[in-house]
Amino acid sequence: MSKPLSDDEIDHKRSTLVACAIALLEENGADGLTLRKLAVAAGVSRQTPYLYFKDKSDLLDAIRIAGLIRLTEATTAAVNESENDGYIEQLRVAGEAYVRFGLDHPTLYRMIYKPTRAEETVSAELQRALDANSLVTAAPMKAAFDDGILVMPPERLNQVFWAALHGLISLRNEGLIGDDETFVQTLEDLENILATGFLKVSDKAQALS
Amino acid sequence: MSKPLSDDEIDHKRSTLVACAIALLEENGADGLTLRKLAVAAGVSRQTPYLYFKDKSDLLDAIRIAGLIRLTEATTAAVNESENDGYIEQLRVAGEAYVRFGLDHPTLYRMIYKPTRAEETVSAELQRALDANSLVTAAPMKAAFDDGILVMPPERLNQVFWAALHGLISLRNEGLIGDDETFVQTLEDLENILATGFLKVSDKAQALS
DNA sequence: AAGCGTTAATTGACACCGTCAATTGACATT
DNA sequence: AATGTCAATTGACGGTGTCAATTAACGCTT
Repeated sequence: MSKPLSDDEIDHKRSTLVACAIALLEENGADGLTLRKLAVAAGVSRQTPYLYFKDKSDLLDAIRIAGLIRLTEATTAAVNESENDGYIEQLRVAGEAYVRFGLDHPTLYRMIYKPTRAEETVSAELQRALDANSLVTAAPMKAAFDDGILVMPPERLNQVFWAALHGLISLRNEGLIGDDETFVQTLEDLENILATGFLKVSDKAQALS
Repeated sequence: MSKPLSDDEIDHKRSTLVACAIALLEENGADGLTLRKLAVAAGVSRQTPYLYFKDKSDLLDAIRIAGLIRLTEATTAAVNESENDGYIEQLRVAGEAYVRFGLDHPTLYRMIYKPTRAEETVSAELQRALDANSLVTAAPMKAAFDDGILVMPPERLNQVFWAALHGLISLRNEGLIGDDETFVQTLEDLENILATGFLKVSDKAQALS
């Protein structure tokens, strides 16, 4: 090997390494991901990852983005399957897909929302991935808002939605919500509160039925 | 030094080390806390922390508990200052004190909710600290419930409350809620949704006014 | 076809980390 | 004064992230 790699080749090697790193991550936990282990798992030599990532933080940033994309794909797929349902049902489906992803991939989910460096600015690429993810729920919310049944602008509701689900997933993944029953109950309560909290009063009774 | 240490002495040295570790943590970030640095910061020698903590995980567990206690103290103090206000106002005050603590001590807050080992069981002492913390908001909620203005049992509302605030703080601390305005707005929306979502319908109009 | 330059990829070296093992040192008892 | 006990220190080891030096493979020039 001698000539400069094309951008496509670089992208391919980067994504291979990232996929390999995520596999290690989900298998051995966050502490199990080490640059050296990644190298042997990817069949390359110790320093090779440094050709494609500035340092470990840079690799972790790439993992965050890749994880977010997977998360977005999962929720998008779930929403698409229930496309002809109403707004509320779509949001419920999206939320449950989001939660399911968080619980099915606890280490990756944690990594997505873990900063690499304190007070670091969100990179443009990460911001794009975040925006794409937020779009999944923003779309039905915007439609609902245009129909005049939302009590607040959809972006605001989306933030609330996001924060609440993220908190629930996080607490659950850290083992701080003891039993399954409590978790399911809390998720349900959260959904109901969000649903009844943002709908115009005249629609609340109907939504609750 | 030669004779066995009393339990008090052990407790004192442990809490000194923990306090020192928290200081390091808040100063240098989570990665800045190392057993060796802790030793020099505490003026002891390298291996001394091992006399009081089984390993680093054990130290981090102690930090989590100490952090939780501080958090509980902060919210308790805030609530006590507004003792003669109504339930809703007390909960709002508690929530805002909780959020403030999370934002003022991002590294410590993160550490509190970070598991030391995957799928680890919550220790009895940590569980006690968690219970004590949850009691701060559980008390006014229970009073409200006994007065018949809650739509769900207080424990359930408390879980929802906790998850929502935790999610908001986490996202904010990871820099994922860009500007101050959005954050404040989301916090406000969250409070309103929680307030209007759990109150009995007949009380909603009043609470919203 | 042979040599060269460029650049991918590997290997060497270093400081730092968590932690086990062996050592040192101070006090209470005899 | 000698001894045993236990707090505390120091030595040593494997593992990690990362910088620096080295090796190897390919396209271009002559």
